[in-house]
Amino acid sequence: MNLREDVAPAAERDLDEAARHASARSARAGALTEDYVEIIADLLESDGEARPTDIARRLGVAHTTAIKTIARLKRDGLAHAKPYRGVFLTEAGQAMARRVRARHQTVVAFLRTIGVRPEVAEIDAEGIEHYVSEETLSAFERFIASAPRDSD
Amino acid sequence: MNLREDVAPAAERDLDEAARHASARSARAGALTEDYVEIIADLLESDGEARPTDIARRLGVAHTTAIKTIARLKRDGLAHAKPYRGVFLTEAGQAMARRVRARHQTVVAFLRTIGVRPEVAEIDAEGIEHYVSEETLSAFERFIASAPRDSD
DNA sequence: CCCAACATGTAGCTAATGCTACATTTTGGC
DNA sequence: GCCAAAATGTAGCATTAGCTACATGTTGGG
Ligand SMILES: [Mn+2]
Ligand SMILES: [Mn+2]
Ligand SMILES: [Mn+2]
Ligand SMILES: [Mn+2]
Repeated sequence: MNLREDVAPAAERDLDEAARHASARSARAGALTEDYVEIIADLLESDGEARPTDIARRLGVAHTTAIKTIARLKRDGLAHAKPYRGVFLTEAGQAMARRVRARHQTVVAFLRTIGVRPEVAEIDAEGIEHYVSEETLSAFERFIASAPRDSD
Repeated sequence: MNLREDVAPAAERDLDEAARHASARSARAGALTEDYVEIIADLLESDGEARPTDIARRLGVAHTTAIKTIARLKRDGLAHAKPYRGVFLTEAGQAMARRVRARHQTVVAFLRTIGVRPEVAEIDAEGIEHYVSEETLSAFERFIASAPRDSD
């Protein structure tokens, strides 16, 4: 019988952990894109247009930073824009926006449900949202549905 | 009376949202540092040493990437190392490791408590952990404590 | 209708985080 | 004790994401 108490051999454990970190790296890379798409959708809905300056102000970055990122969104088929004309979302961009906005709402609602104050829930959700899998999101939704409502 | 239904003026809402995104950006910048420190602490505990190659394998990156990041940890007073001798944590590094490891455990335990499968909980926690405020972490701990235990 | 304010865009810098290619150092098996 | 494999390190490249400085385009108030 084996003297070592390991359930999985060390090499396999390393591979698993590497895969987890790779997954987190990938999510981190997509986080900014998701925030831009979400903000553009919000602006288009509330103002009818999404100007680079407004996007930059919402994010708290210089307008040049926003312009450069918007160029990447265009390159990746998520947005389009004519010079001096504001930014619009492609079909793919709109699909991402719907998904990202719903997830954002769910994460905020969930944090509030477990007793986090609204302002703090908004802050934490802005980061957490990008790392929540479908399975975890479902667990959040299940929990919200089963919890007693505030309004009662 | 005001025809507009806004509770907060638009400018103020923009400032709030910008602050939330700034907070998330700041957390994102620290995430990699936290993972390195956590992994180094794990290796020191299990193997008695933390070699750059082992750190790189755990993260799933090239060893040169790890070496460059370790240089940053040293620059920032979190680690020290002699050439060809492996990496060690300073007092500050050890303090960060304790905090980060405890938080990681809490996030995983919390996700499992709400019904996320263990493997998925580990994956999601690897990202989520870096964006959880003290207040949210407390809410997680409260919930874990109040939930029925598996082992019963 | 013009011009000043504002929005937009370009150029170029820095830092972080990844990579590959290559060089050097250490170390363990024979 | 040698030497080949493994570990470590250096150099240099790319991309992302931030910045400032400056240039150009648009537009509305007087
Ligand atoms: Mn976000
Ligand atoms: Mn969001
Ligand atoms: Mn992590
Ligand atoms: Mn972790």
